Amino acid sequence: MTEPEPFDLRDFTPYLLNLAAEQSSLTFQSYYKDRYGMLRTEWRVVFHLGRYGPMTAKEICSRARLHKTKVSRAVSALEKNRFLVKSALEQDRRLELLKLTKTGQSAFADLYDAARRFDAELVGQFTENEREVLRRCLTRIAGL
Amino acid sequence: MTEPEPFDLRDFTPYLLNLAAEQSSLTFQSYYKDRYGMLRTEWRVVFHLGRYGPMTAKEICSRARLHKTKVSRAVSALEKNRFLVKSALEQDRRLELLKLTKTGQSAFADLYDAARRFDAELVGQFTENEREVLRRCLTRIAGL
DNA sequence: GAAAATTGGATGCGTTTGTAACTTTTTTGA
DNA sequence: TCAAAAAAGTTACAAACGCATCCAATTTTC
Repeated sequence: MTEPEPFDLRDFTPYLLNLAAEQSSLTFQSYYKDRYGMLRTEWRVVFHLGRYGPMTAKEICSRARLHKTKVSRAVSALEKNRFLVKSALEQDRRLELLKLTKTGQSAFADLYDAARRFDAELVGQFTENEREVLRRCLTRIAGL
Repeated sequence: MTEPEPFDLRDFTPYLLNLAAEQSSLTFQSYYKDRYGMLRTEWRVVFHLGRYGPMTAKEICSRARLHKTKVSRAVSALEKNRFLVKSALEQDRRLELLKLTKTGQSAFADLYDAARRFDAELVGQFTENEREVLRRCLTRIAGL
């Protein structure tokens, strides 16, 4: 009969994950928020359009794992702020192809570099092996 | 001159952390939400009071890294639902000592066990070494 | 080929959250 | 010693979210 170990919130992986996620997101948030007035969902939408090219809102939903109402509102805000434009697709008029404008593209280029550098610095404190383990564990837990 | 590697959202650690945090929290959420009608902040408050004994809202704020308005609202809800009671401290009448009721204590005992089991299952798919690395990396990133 | 079901997307509503202001009590310091 | 600053906690307000609903276009089905 082994006594169960004492268990603190710090031992609870979902809690630790939340703290780490909040902390890292908070730090990077200043990039897209302060410079471009974007929210997190907007930055993710810009990322997808910039990284993978024009696509519909539906595609962003599935690729970015975002709910369609969040994407819809993010797209509206990005359109209002001239980061993207919608264009109709004649083969199915329910769909609208989303494309970054010049402004959107340069914001993407800037944020893309910033994200890469930020990530490099964030995981740079760990060894190559630690990075691999971290990545594998997170991917698994996230269900990717 | 090395070409930079292509960089996907899945390579961006804050994004991965968010997905993993959301996924794991979502699964555990059903325990405290469905059984006790609690929100996440309320569960955390209950955890602290159950695990470390009666304390003030201020102490919960600093120990749980929660903003005082969130704690204030969580405490109100928990009090309304009879999970805790407030009692005045005569040495400083700004403070109120928060204690779990019997109901609160049994909810804590139940959730505490559930959390322990949930965590064991979540990280049980990893090796001992992976668990250590994951814990170390998350703790570091979270700034603990 | 028209009614029914489905799909992409937008919107309304209630809930949750963050920020700032506010109340009350305690501490500080001129 | 008493006015100002600070601290614990609450509240007001606006922004953001999730959910359900709705609309318009398309596909399915009988």
